[in-house]
Amino acid sequence: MRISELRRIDGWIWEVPRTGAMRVPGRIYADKRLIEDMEDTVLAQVKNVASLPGIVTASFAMPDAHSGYGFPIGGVAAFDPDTGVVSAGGVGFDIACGVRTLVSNLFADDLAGRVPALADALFSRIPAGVGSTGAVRLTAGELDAMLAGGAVWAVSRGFGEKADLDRIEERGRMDGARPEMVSEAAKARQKDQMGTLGAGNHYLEVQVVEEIFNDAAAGLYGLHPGQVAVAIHCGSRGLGHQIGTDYLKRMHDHAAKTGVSFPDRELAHAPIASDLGQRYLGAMRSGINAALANRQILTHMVREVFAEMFPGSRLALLYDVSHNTCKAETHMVDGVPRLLFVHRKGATRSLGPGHPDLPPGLAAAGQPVLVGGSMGTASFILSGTAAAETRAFASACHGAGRAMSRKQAARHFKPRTVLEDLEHMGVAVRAHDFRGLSEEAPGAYKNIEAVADAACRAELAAKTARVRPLACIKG
DNA sequence: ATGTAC
Repeated sequence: MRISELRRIDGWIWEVPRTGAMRVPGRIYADKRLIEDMEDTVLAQVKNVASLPGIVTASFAMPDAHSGYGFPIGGVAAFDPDTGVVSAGGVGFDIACGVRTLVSNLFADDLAGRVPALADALFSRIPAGVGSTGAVRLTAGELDAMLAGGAVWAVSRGFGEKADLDRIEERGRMDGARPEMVSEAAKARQKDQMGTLGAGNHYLEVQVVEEIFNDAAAGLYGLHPGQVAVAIHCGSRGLGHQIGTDYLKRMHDHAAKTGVSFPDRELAHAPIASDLGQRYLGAMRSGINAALANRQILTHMVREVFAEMFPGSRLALLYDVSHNTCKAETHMVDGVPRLLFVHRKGATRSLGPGHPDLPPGLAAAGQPVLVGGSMGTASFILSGTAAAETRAFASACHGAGRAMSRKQAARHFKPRTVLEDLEHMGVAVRAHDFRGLSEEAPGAYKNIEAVADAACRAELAAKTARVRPLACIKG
C-alpha cells in the first residue's frame, strides 16, 4: 500500500481520506513499514467497507490487516441499528473463530523431556484436519440446545467447569441465537464435528511465558515467567462456513430482487432492520455459540491429557475471545452512548479496565487480548485499554496477520524445511496435513513483534506478557 | 476457513 494515499495523524494512526462513495474516512492503525507491506487490496477493502450504508465514524484496519473476503482481515466497522447493515462477508466464513488461553500450575521445568510425549498425546486425542469428526455426536435436539447455549451448554454436559464461564466473552453464551435460522445442511455438517480443531491456521499450542511487561496485569491474569500455558485457536467448523455460504447467497438474492448493488460481490449485506438481517444475526449468533462450545469441549480434552501425564496439574481458563463476529454493543460516539452493530473480522475485542462486561477478577487489568502468532513464533497476551474505546470501538489486532497468501506461501516454503526449522527452534510440531505446513510457515506471516508494538503504540491494547511455543498441534 | 468444486 502506498503511504502517499494516507494522511498521517501520528506515527501509528493513519487516515484514508473520504473519496468517491465512501460515507466515512478509513483509518489504519499500524507503523509505516507494516502499511507499506500491506497489499493494495487492503486499502480498496477499507474504502469499500467505508461506503456501506449506516457505517459510523470510520472503516478501520488493525496492524495485522491483510486481504480478506470483502472486509480486510483485521477490519472493524460499526453500523447504526436503524440505517446500517450486517454483512455475512464482514463476519466471514469461520464465524467466531477465536483464541482461548489456559494457564497451568506447571512450569517449563515440570515438562522437562516430556514435551514430545505431550505433543503426541494431544495430537492423538484432539481430532483435527479438514472434515474431521469428534467423539461428541449430537442428536438434532442436542444440536439445537448447543446452538442456543454455547459453552454454558457444554459445561452442563460435563465439558469443563462452571468457573470457566466467567472467563468467556458473553459469559459463555451468546444471547439472541436462533437455531431455527440455521439450515439443516449446516446442522448436518456440525453434528459430528464438536470437539474438533479444524485446519488451516487453527492450532493448539503448549506455550511458556517468556516475558512479563506489566507485573500488575500479569499477576491478575495469573501469569509468571516460565509458566506453562495452552492456547486453543479454532472456530465454528463446518457449521459457521455453511451459515456464511447460505446467507451470502440469500443476501445476494434479496439485493437482486430489491435492486440494491454492492461495492464488491463479497460485501453482500442486508439492513440490520430487515427480516433477512435479523435472520442472519440469529443464525450467526448460533454460530458463535457453536464456536464457544467447541473450544469448551477441546478444553476438557486438553485437561484430560494433562491430568493423565501430569497428575495434580490444573489448567485455569484465562480468557476466551472470538475474532470473527458482529455484535450489538454500546459505544461512545461524539460524547453520546449509542447502540452499534460492530463487525470484527480478524479483530479482537479490547475492553479497558473497569468495563462492566469484564468479570470482577479481570476488571482492574482490562480484558485479556489474545494475539496468536504463527507456528514457532511468540504470541502476545495484551490487555484492553480505555483508549481502545476511542480508537476503534474497543478493538485490537488478533494475530500476526498473513504477509503472504496461502498460495504464495505454498510455492515459497517446503513443508520439510518448515518442520525442520521449527524442530530446530525447539517447537514440537504435530500436523495432520504435512503439505499444509507450507501455508502456515512463520515466514508467511508478519512479524508479531512489530504488530504487537504497533497495536500498543496506537493504544489499542497494552503489553502484558509474551509467550513462546513448546509444542504445536495443527490440523 | 471449508465435506479445498454443484
